[in-house]
Amino acid sequence: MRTVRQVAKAAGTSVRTLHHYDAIGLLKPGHVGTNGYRYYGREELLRLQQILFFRELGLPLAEIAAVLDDPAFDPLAALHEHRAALEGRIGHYRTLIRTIDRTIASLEKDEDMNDNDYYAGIAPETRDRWQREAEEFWGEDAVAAAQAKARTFSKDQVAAIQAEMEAIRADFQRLFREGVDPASDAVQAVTDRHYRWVSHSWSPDAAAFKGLGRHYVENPEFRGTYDDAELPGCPEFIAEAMAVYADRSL
Amino acid sequence: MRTVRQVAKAAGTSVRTLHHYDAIGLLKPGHVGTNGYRYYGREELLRLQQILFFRELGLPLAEIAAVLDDPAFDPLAALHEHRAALEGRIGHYRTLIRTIDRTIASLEKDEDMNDNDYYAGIAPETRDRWQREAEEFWGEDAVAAAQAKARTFSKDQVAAIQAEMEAIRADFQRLFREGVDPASDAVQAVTDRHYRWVSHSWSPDAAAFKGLGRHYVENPEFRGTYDDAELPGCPEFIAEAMAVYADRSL
DNA sequence: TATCGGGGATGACGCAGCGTGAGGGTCAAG
DNA sequence: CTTGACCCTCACGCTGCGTCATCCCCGATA
Repeated sequence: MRTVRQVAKAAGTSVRTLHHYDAIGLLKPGHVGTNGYRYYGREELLRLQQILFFRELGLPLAEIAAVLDDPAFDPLAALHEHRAALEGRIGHYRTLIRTIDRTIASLEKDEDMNDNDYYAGIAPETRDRWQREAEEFWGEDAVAAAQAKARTFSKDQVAAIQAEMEAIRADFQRLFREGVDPASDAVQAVTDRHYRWVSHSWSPDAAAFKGLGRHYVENPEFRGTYDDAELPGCPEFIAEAMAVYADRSL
Repeated sequence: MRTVRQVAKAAGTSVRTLHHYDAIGLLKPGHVGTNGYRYYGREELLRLQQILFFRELGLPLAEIAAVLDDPAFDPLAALHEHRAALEGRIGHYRTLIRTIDRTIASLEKDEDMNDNDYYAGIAPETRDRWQREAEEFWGEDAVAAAQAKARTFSKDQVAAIQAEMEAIRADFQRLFREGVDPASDAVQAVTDRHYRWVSHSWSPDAAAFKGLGRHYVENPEFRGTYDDAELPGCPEFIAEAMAVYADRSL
């Protein structure tokens, strides 16, 4: 017989949540003292675990109640249904993302086509430092050539290129989160897309591509782009994938 | 100078929404008559369009107000940020889906391991028809062998296999939506995963793999799985990718 | 001009899932 | 008995409107 606070702490939730679940009838205490205190037993704790689990999956509380209370309810079917709903939401967000990309493209169309377009949303001083570092790293001529080539792209093309880079980054991060081997086919496929992306303005050989990977690891700006504060080690992951790619294909 | 209803109809929203936007100061009418009537002009209509656009992207109204009212606000940065947030939610849903898949697997562990596990969530009669069709298509022996092989998998393995198929399907659909060439490396990489998935119970040669692709196109059940009502042509896309793969690699 | 139908306006509750006080009993220890 | 540490019950807040309920207003017709 545990009190609200003990149960809340044990289950990693809040007292208020227990009050709420009691109020909506989702989880009632096993006993209520004459003083009105709520006391929970083993059985209630188990039920709470299940509730919290389903909640983590994103099921609304009403459905959780249905799943747990209706003995005829098929939890498998509920999970499959919920899974489908999640897939649907993912699709929806994908659509939104594509619309956003197009919007970004059209917004940029309103501005003059200059070097800044290629670094939209990036502070000028940061951009300049990147450029200086890039020049030190690969030599002035290569960078100048890249910029000259970039200037020949239309605004739509630039938008598409930026969108592609965003997609590549998202894929890298996803695969990294999933713990996939950098040498695996899936990661190497993304790395291939990345190589072709780089090729928009540059055709690195194996050594240069590996160098770019190291640059992602060593340069704080690039780290920030990929690392995202939540994915420590992601730049190293990408660099490793690039190294493997360079050895195999370049 | 249009009234609420006219504006609402023109913009495809509701009168209540206009009231709400007025109440929170997001969109105020250009003029308010002495009788309290709200009248909107061209300028307000334009602003409403922008509001509705950003809203469709999923931005909270408070942020929309910030974007539209703060002249120093960078809409590009806001869009990029929102895009990242959407990516994050997609990742979150992906995690949920994987957890659901594992849960489904463990739920099934409580049941007897029989053929049904391999077709969890699919109506028995549908499953039986699939089996008959499969037997006609590839011959009874091949199907029986596949089922015998399937029965040797542990429940966890079955769950993993199902999860992998879901992932493959999602990737195919995504690439199809993105309009990628079926012969491209990205699509072929997924097709390779698909081939290895099929190999769990079967090792088709080039002709058989192409036949499987055609089956996806011609069989209504399989169409439903991939087509999703929103992606007409997706089965053909997959079949084409499989044909290319078969010619190149099998 | 009285009337009627189609708007228009202003509250205000509802929904999901609690967070966050406010205001006030209760319990165990010193 | 006092003191903290807990417990309880309201009840508002947040998001973005949908949905009444109640009442006012305008143009057209009889």
